[in-house]
Amino acid sequence: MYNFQETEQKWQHAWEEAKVYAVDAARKEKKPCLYVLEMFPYPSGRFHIGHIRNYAIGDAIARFKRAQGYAVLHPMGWDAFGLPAENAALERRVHPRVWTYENIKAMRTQLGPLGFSYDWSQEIATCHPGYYKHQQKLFLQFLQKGLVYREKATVNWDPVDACVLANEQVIDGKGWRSGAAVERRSLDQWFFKITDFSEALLQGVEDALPEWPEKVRLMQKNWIGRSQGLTFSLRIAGQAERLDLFSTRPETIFGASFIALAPHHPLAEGLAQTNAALSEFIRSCDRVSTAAADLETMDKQGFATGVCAHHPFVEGKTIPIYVANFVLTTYGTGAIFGTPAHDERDYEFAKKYDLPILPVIQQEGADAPLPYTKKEGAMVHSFFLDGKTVPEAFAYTVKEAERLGVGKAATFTRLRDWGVSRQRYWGCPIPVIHCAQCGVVPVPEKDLPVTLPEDVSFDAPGNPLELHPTWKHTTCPVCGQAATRETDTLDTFVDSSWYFLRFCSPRQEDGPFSAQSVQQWMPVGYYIGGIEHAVLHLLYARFFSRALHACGYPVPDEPFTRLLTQGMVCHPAYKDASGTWIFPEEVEKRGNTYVKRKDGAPVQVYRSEKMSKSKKNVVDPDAMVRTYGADAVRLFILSDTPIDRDLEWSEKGIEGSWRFVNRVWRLAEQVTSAPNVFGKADPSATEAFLRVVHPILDRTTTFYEESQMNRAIALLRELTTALYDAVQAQNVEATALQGAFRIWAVLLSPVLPHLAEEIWHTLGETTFVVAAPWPKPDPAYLIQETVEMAVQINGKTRTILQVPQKATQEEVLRAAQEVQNIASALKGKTVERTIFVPQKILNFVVS
RNA sequence: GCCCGUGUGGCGGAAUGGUAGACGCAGUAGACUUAAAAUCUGCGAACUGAAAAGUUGUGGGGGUUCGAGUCCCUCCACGGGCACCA
Repeated sequence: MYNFQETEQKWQHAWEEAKVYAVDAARKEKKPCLYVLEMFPYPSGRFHIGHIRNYAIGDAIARFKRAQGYAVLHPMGWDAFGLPAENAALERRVHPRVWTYENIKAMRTQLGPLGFSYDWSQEIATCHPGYYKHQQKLFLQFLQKGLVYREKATVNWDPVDACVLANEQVIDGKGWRSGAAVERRSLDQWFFKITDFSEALLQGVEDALPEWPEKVRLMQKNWIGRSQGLTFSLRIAGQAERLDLFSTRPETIFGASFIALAPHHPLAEGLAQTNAALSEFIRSCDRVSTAAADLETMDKQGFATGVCAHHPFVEGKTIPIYVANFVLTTYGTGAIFGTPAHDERDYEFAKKYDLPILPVIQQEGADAPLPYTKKEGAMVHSFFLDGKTVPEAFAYTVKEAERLGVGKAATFTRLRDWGVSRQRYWGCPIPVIHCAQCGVVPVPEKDLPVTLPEDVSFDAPGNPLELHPTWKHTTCPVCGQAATRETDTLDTFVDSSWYFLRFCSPRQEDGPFSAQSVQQWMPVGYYIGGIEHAVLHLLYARFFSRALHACGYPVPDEPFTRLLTQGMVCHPAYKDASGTWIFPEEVEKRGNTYVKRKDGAPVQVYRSEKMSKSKKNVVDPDAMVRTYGADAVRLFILSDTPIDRDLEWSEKGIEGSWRFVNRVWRLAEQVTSAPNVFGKADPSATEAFLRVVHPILDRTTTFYEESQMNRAIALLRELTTALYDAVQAQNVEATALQGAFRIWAVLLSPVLPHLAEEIWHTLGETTFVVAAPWPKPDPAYLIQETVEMAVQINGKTRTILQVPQKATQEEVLRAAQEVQNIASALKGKTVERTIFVPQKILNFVVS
């Protein structure tokens, strides 16, 4: 049996010794440059299979591209700031820094036996001052450019623990530790002006990212969410001010039966000053988390203010104003009008508060049930709009509103500015100082980095930086008076918005990255990571590139040319009789039931889902590598499931991969141990053999090129079988067979790098297979002489004919009519026409 | 609730609108073996049939087309994201 430990270790050492992945060396050879990057991990302590999948994909691509002659930058690093380190500090009384660096060390060790082709000299960690000092400088440059500002924003506030909660820490509206009902609280926060780039980001998604998955582009587009509409400006009965309402359906204004304000709309807050009940209602709206999903699924509630606004077009008509918990302050003008007949939410609201429901769009033919939300039909009950189509009515409403001065065409985006303030310890300090005299003062460059204090306590609730006895106290760099440091740290998404630039020149001291290396490597050719990052991380990174560009850095607008999004790794979950989750390795299948390996007690099986610690449906990558080797694990991960789909982890599957690895090894053994396998040459057998090998080479190359690893691997299995057959038949010319073995080794190398290396050297090569050029198919062997054609009657396949590749319609027709069941099926029928697609089908259309 | 996906044999999956099920897993029969494992060879959608062959089949329903897994409409189920998890 194949001794994978020995082979894999041998080549891992050899690669390391020869520094085969050293990027600087490759770069010096003046090869074309390519940047292959997997989303860098959070150092949680252990890798799970999902990470390994991510890296196996990236590594196969990196190796394939190296063989194609590229200098490949393939780095690894750590997204090292974040909440879990603080949780560890709370739970285990370990310093976040110590915990993080220990995790990094453990995880780096974990990767060793997998043999990934990283150049570890490029490693970075975002929690290192050498990284975040540059980030602080970038923050200050953004500030100077006007891309950063400070404003009030709502956060989840835990009144018992006196701290801000992440959405994740809010469970059913309660703080995860204290269990206290969460409140919304308004705090001064730092923002990045991502909305300055809404238009550019949208344009980029539409025009500049042809190699991104369509679904991700669509998600980004919807996230930016540009919508065109009209802002009505209405007179409020008995008040001097006007009320602005944004709507994307202004043509439905004649069906409006209420106006709804966001709870913190200035008008609502103004009215609340003299209305205790309203004030209480607004407070009650604050007792929800800030998560959009919570806001939109909560019970829709409104409060009638008793105030009305004048209809923009109908003299003397007024519309009642409500304050409603589902209206967002952050979108449009924070105030809407509701047309219950044509909007689901408005309909629900009108039913609840007994408001009129007046249809203003008449659907042709049958009466559609209300609410009718489509834009087809003619306007009714709408004065000057009557009879118009919806799009016509939209345009006319805008025109009329502008003519009468009651409204203006407007475009809003759903995208909001990016709030980057976090009231936490384990993050990059925001390098500003608050001075009573001078206001917000940037920390001078010579004083960067602002580092985190080491002696920090997590005993008291709240932000440890805020509570630290001395850290925040400093003097104002401008006036020299006593002043305080900003105690907020930056969102970790900021760290991950430019790390790919730092990777280009990770040891650069003056400046975040060198212009030369960025020009050489950027944009990232292949960016590979989980689909869960389809919106936020990728949008922030795209924003950051543009912001850096605006600050004068030579950074491309679009940082990632090609994006590959991988699905999750899933496994069934198991519970024992006592109702606790148990690990898959504790479970055994006996017959048709699942039992505990230890005592045979029955086990409840749950549907396969994303691996998670809480359900214990996880598989330890280390154990898998120990049992089957890195090559088999990689093969299994890549072999069946396309990379963008969820992967079902199965014990049987990995065993199957292990068997294939052995099959490959046995064939390699035969190549050396029995030189006489290259027996008497038979020219026609040799030719037939090459007509199998070269098309496989051609198609495999295409599949690798398209990152369809599962299909490439299916062909590798076919090639392996073809080689076995040739060796057994002993009739293929020696040089042809030798050549095929070389092709085989190189084709295997992106997936089974260790074994491929072994085969390569077995074949007498002295260089590394990772440096071998990718073979090219010989076109002479790609042409098929005969093809199979389907003969159909009315589109149903009746027989399959073997015909010459260039067969004409007449020839195929004649051949087809000689086939018995075709002839009998056509007997007594008239052929109305025949459809002939060369090399594909012949279809008789009969009546 | 909103946005985006996914759905094909017992299972993972393959299929530029043109032979549905490549390749593999599990199964099964045979070879080798004292035996088992490993390995090798064969068979495999369902139904009818001795066979030839036929009928039905890509989540459900409808449509476009000579021809639909693929395109359109609609419904269902499951998954991801929703701005402080990373």
